[in-house]
Amino acid sequence: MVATLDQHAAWLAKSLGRTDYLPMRPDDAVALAEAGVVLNKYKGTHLFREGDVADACYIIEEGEVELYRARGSGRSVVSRIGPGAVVGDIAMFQERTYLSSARAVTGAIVLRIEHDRLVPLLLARPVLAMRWLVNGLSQLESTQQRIIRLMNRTVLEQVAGLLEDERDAFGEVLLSQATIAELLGASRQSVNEALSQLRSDGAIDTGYRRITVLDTETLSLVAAP
Amino acid sequence: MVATLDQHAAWLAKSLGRTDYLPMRPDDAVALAEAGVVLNKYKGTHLFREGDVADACYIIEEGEVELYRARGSGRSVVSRIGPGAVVGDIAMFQERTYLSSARAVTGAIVLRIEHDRLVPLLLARPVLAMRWLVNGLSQLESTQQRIIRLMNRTVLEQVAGLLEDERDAFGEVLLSQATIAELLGASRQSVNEALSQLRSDGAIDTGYRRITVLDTETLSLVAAP
DNA sequence: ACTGATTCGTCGGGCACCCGACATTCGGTA
DNA sequence: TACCGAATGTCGGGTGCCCGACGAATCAGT
Repeated sequence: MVATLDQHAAWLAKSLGRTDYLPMRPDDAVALAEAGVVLNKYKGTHLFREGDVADACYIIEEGEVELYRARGSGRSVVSRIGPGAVVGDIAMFQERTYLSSARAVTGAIVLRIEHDRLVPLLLARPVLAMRWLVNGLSQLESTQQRIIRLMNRTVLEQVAGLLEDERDAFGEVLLSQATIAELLGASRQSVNEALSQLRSDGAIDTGYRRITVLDTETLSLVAAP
Repeated sequence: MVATLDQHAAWLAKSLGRTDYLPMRPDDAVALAEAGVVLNKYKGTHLFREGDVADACYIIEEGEVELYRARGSGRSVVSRIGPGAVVGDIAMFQERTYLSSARAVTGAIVLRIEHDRLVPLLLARPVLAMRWLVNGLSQLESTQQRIIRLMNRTVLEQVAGLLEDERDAFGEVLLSQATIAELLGASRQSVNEALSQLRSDGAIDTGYRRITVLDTETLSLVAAP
């Protein structure tokens, strides 16, 4: 499926930092879409790597992207983002190098925009700048949420909280236990134990790379003691 | 000391999301300073509380402000911010309620700007919007840094990392051990033990509400294993 | 249906950390 | 100087979690 420029523009208008008091005019959206290049990133490929010169940023249109930093032998997952999120803009605006790597964990469609095209555009079109701002602040908010989820909490509580946030419309979370462990900074075994606990409480059902939320009530009770 | 409007404006031009390619014109700075009200918050008083309707945001000019969320009987410190940082803007732009409380931990001078004054201003002056954006993203970056510091690390490593970041020009960190423990989400006793360890390694010297960094080398070695 | 790779489930040992308690030291204040 | 609240230093008990290991279950490709 090949999307036209207009389709990308429409998607941007609807998704990027959407707020009721900041309507994006069609020409704003088109200008933004024109400033970037649509890339199709295959599973496992990198958008950029830690230490690269940050000359561009990326808007995720489809798929999941993982932001992580190398640490000794392993790595720490900073965040996992989906459609509508922007990555790499921090380092880009500050004209430094990326301080974490971004990797597509599924196949992904992204819009790559270079610094020298974006900055004049945002300066010329205030609505775009504001939308970008609101979008960035949303990410800040979810990152702060994550800190709260990490601090002073047992793995059981963290897992319950994560399931609340990540469940889709059908109550399913399609992540492996190892991935969940990485997101929480816990060990796979501990996550497994927590899931067993929740399963025996009747709050969830587990399967291969799949967790189904059955009882939201119980789950949120465990998550926020 | 009473600062004039111009002084506040000059301070804003110099501090808020400073980047070389986004020079703030004097009239931009003055317009921003005029849009807000300078408040003198005494130690321990609140800028806003969790759940309040977010009709304004605050720029810190002087002092330290703590962002925290109530949790059961205690509280989790989301972040601790100083001059140049903006608080409350996330909730304000999204027209929701604040999701954490902000409290001045020292005496503080802040600039309060209301939503209805700020939004038109940012739309009219793109440079301000961009500066605001860069500033917000800086906070996002430091929050992500904090996640990395929290995950997969022993208290000793976390303490060493925090001392690296928080030390002033003289190598001193003026925080009580209880405060450090709160920032890291650890217990006071564990922080104390970690400090004792670093002291016997000759990396630091400790005193009453004061830690002096002696050996940066050793410290960073402990912080990043 | 066979096979290799991935994921899940579970066990025991070890330890870093939390918690409660208490003595000691420091700093501001009368 | 004497006092009192706050901060520091230290101790043991209990435990949540990490780590290594291994078998069973599941999925994808031939």
